[in-house]
Amino acid sequence: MIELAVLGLLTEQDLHGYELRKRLRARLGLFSDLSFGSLYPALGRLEAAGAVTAVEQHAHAPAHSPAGAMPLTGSLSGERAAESSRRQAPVGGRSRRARKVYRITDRGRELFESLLSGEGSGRSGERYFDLRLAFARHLSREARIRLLERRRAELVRQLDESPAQGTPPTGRLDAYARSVVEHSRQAARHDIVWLDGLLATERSAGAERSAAPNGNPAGIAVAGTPVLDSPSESEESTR
Amino acid sequence: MIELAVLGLLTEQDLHGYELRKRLRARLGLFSDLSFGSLYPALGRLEAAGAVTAVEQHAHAPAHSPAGAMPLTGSLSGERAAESSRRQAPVGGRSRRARKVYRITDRGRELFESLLSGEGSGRSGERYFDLRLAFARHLSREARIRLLERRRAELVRQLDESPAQGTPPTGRLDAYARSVVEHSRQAARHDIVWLDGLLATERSAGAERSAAPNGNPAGIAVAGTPVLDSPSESEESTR
DNA sequence: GCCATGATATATCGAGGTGATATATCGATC
DNA sequence: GATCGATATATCACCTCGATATATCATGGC
Repeated sequence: MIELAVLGLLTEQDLHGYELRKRLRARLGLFSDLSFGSLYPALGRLEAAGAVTAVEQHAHAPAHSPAGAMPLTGSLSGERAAESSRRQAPVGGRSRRARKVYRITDRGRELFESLLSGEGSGRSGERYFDLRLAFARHLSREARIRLLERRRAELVRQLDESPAQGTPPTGRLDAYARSVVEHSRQAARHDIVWLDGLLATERSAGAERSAAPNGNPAGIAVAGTPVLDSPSESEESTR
Repeated sequence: MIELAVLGLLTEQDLHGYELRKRLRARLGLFSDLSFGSLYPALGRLEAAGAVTAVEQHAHAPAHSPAGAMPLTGSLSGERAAESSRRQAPVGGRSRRARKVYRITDRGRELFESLLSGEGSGRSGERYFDLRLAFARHLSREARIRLLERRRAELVRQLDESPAQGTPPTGRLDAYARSVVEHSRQAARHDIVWLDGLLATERSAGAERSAAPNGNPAGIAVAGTPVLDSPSESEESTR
């Protein structure tokens, strides 16, 4: 599913591998190690599939589109370095380690759409959900709501299947194991509250002005002010 | 690191593959898919390394130790099934699909200890931490405290590296991506509070009675009553 | 009776992710 | 002027996952 992340970033701007990694890190928060050992092979697969095309980016490439559209290094110092290297470019050689800049194709955009919605055959799980949500602005509001509700249902299901403290299998665990289980349940409850906030925002935005084009719907809950849900036991929790 | 989980469970009781999976599920909460595709190869590796030995468990094995010590199926119906199949056992054949029951060896116990403490060369990350904590009763209090503090330091480091909302890279993200980042930061803060609770319990237990043998130290915080930390910005957060 | 379903149980395979490592270029720092 | 750290691409061995195949038995519907 690294493909989804790569395509999502390339939808917005041409980028090279190293930069893709940094952007993804910024976009996904603490998650997202994204080792090069998976990134470069993924780029290779996408290129082979015709979803992206590589544009060797080395010296003597002066006539580029106005600032902002060109592939940046992201860090200013890094970009300055590339700039200076571009000055004294030898003919065929690369003055700096050549950066392979990738651009998404139409086929890539199709693939992105289908991976993003995750409907049908897509994988689920927290990683995949976070990734999809991070690019959710490329989805229709209806698809976003379905995405959020699918994740919510999954969390509720896991909570119901997981034994609350007291039931036979959990009762036999020692305090450390119980703490791990209970903490994971707590985290799931927090996630549900978070999702409910996002869902409420989506729905109120949809009720207000259903004719809003495709722009960023006004006020998505960002921090999600983690209101703890009621201390009632999780059984039949909002199912 | 499935090895750690397998060895930890086998430390407590002889078990077969299918049962290992179920126990681990109960012990680790929502995490822990643990597919057979990784479990059985792991058992094979451990057997090859001499960390566990397999005892074919099929028919005509009547003289086993008193109830409770024998490897259970876990589900009563399953055990009853095995029982009934054991009655009419053909000579060399297996009346039921033979269960390979594994037992940990001395070498396995050594390996378990070194994997559990995770000191030196052990991997980190949330999965590994949860796994280690779930078996933390096999560690000394000092090792437990080091484990908790290593995890805490890792979370603090990630929070400090991750951009708070407002700083340049985050400011350019749309509301959905910001929400994902902020939610992951929130989760990390909750984890730190949880860890602080566990650390406080360890330390107070250590102060009260430092001569407690190896039994379960009195009252480990189980649910961790998720007190939100102050809304102050994360910069220099409790580091 | 008998057949479908589902739980128990082990095993293997392809696809793909991770962490480590190698290689190369350049600025900075001392 | 040498090392260090950031930039940048690439590959490797090992492992994990999800799917699938196989086999046994209980249960329950018809």
